[in-house]
Amino acid sequence: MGESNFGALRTAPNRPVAPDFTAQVFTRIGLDRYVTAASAIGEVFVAWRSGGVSALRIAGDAMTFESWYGERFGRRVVPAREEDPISAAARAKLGGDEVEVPIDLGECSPFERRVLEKAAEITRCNARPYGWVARELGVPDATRAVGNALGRNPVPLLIPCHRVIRTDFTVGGYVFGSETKRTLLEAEGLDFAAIERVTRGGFRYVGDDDDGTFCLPTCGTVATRVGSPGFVALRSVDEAHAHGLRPCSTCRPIAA
DNA sequence: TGGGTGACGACGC
DNA sequence: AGCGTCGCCACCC
Repeated sequence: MGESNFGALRTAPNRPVAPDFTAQVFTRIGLDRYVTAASAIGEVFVAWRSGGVSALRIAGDAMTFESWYGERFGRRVVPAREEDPISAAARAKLGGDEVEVPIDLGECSPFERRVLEKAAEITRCNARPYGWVARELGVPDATRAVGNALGRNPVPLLIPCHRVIRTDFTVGGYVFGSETKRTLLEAEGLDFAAIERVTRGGFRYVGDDDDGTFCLPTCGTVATRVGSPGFVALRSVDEAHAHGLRPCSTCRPIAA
C-alpha cells in the first residue's frame, strides 16, 4: 500500500525525485531510531522518536530488539545514522551526568504515567517501597498495580524504577533481574548489608537524634550512615514519636 | 462483561 | 524465617 503511493509520487510529471527522498519522508513521519550506549549495566540499546526516548533494553541481537520494539509499540525502529540531541542527552545521563532527558511515554496508560513520573522523582542513593509510591499517588491500595506499571517501564535506568523496592526492604523484581537491581542500588551508595542489619527484627525506620527526624532506612540522607552511632532503629511510627522525632521531608516515611 | 494475571503486602502458621 | 493464602488494583483479553 505504502509502496504504491511512493510509486505514484515517483512518476509524477515535471517533478524530479531527490535521491534521499525516502529518508526525507521518514524524517518527516518521525521514524524511530536507536543507538547503543554505555551504561552502569553495560551496553544498552536506546531508541527514540520526535517526543523523546521511547525504549531502553540491554544490548544484544539487533534483530531481536527491533522485533521486540515492533511488537510492543507497533512501529518500526532502525539503527540511527547519526547522533541526535535526544540520544546525546540519554548517553550523557547514562554516563552519570545529571541532565534532563526527554522521554516519550506515548504508549503508557495514565496510571502508568503517574507511577513512572513518581519513580522519576527518586534520586540517586535512595529507594522507596512500592506501597510508598501508591500512597504518594493517593491510591494506597494499588501497590500491586504500581509493581505492574513499573514492570512495564519502557525506559529503565532513565526512569529509575530500580529505586522502588519492597516494603520489607528486600529489592523485589526488575526487568533485568533482582541481582542487577541490587547491584545498581549498591553502586549508587545504598548499603544493603547495613540496611538488613537494621531491619532484621522488624525495624522499619531509622531515627537521627541530631536533626530530630526519622527516615526510611533507604533514605539518601541516612543511607550511607545507617547503623552508625547516633541512629536509633525504630519498629513503628509510635516509637519515633516517643523519641520526639518528626518524619523526614525527603523520604516522607508516613502519610502527610 | 468478567475472569485471569502480576516487579505487592498483611497475616497466619 | 520462610511459605501459603488472600485482598487489592489496573490491564488484558
